[in-house]
Amino acid sequence: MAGKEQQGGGGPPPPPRAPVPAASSQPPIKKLVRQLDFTSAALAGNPAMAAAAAAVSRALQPRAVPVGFPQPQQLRAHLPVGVPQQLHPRGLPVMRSHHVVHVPLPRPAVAVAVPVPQVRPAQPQPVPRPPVAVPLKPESPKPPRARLYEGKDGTPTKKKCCNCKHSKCLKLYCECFASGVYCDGCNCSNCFNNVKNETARREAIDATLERNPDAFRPKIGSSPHANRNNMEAAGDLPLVGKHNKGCHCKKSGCLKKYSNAAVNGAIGGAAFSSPSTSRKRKHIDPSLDHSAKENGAHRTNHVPQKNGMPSDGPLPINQPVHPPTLGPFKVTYRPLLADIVQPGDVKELCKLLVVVSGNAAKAYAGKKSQEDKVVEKEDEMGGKREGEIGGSLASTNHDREENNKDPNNQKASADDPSTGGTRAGKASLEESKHDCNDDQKSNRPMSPGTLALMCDEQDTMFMTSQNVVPQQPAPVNQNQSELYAEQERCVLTEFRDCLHKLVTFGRMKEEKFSMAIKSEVPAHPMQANGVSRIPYSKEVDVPVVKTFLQSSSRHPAAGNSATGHLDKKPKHENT
DNA sequence: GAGTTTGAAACT
DNA sequence: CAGTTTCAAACTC
Repeated sequence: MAGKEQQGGGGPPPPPRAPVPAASSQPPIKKLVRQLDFTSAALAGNPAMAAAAAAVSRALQPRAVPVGFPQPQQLRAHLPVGVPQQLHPRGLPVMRSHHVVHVPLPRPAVAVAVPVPQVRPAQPQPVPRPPVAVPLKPESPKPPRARLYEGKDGTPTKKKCCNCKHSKCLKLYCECFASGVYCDGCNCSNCFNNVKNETARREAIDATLERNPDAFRPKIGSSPHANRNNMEAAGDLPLVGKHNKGCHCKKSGCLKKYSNAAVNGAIGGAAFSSPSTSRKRKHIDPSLDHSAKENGAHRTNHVPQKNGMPSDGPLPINQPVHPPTLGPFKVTYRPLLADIVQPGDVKELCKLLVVVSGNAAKAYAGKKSQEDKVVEKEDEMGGKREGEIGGSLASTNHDREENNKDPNNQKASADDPSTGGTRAGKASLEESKHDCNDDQKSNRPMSPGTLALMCDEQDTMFMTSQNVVPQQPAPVNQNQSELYAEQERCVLTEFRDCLHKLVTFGRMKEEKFSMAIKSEVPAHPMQANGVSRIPYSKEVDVPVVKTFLQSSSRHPAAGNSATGHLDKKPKHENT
């Protein structure tokens, strides 16, 4: 096997940080190494989809880094001395030394990384950082593995460790080798995948490439070019999680991690994480943890960037490799609504619904009150009776009156169609909470519908509350039933409206991306799926939930979120 | 932690 | 190209 490759631990160990002269001096390697290729074939196959996915994912990304991506040459220039530089234009795997300090890449979590440098000619600087602010993204999208190595000399927090015993870490069996990283701190034995054995390693790389030019390409997902052939045939957009080569799982049903398929594709969350992760779960697991943020799109590249410029590391190097065919696009699929609905939004929605419910109750109470007055005039007896048994309503009315005293509430009510404008300011969050508390305090019985919805709620609070409710006279129950029905109606209506808006946003995004891709696809380096990356946040950002809630809600209270992410993307929703 | 299973890589 | 072997991760116990 690697027998010849073994140069006995001997090869002249190139100085750790010194560039590997051999690389440059050696005849260019003929084979392409794609492993580092972050691009994805994206646009080639299903542009619309790619665009949409990319666009959506972008929303999650604070910013795209691609601007001014260093040209391969430039990039090489910045390679750390210690990192063997694969000079071959075609893209020898750039070894990412664990020793190298990992520079967090601003890369979007899921996204589409479009490393193409040319994109912004205006920014020739080798280490251009998008002027626009590239949020310092602490975490690199890369798979955990890479991240773990951050410490240069420091204690590597955690790292991936291969356990190779017989391959000398010079075969693709070795996770480190396959991913273009030096073994560092691994549990391997007789390891040649290190700076000291650079010569042997290079030979191994050459041999590997000779066997399979795509050997270093990610097997799954991230590399669009991975299988050019396959892609062509499939005409598919290699989304994250897509196996470039196609796995050959027989017994695992592709549900195990032996082939990554399960991890990258089948598993939802993981699917969005790093596509390029190798099949090993070590790479993957971490990504899962950060899937949301780090799109992990790619495995970590330890290529240090001077200037701290985030780079995709090896990526640029690969660019030259696939220039014509595809721009290096990495497409990671994300649901269109992925970035629209945030966890906090659910909370906001709940608040909103609570407010709506409270408003409905108040409105109902007010209405009832008026009716009662009319009745009183017509029937004094009826009025007496009401006074005797209408305790709960009385309190409700009382609340209403107090609320009416509040100008803010009045204003709010006017704006609230759902309540018929009867009640004014229901909208504040505090108020909503208040209403909620009142309900609980009053032991308000739950309507049948509510009970049905809570059928699985075992919360003692709810149950207790309900059980405590004393039986009330028929008339009151009837009123309450009506009240609850009204509340439910309002709540459901509001919820429906919210969903409609959400759907609308999703469609808008889809359309937008589709259009963008059509017009921009020409693969502008800075564009992912037709979406301009840098400006993206402003131009393409989709209204976030907040927006969605706010716009959908007629209840100000809901809109005011403490979460802050309401304000996230208030701006334009262009189209 | 040891042993087994699995599928990719390497080899014939 | 197909079949076999080797390998190391993934998995099970």
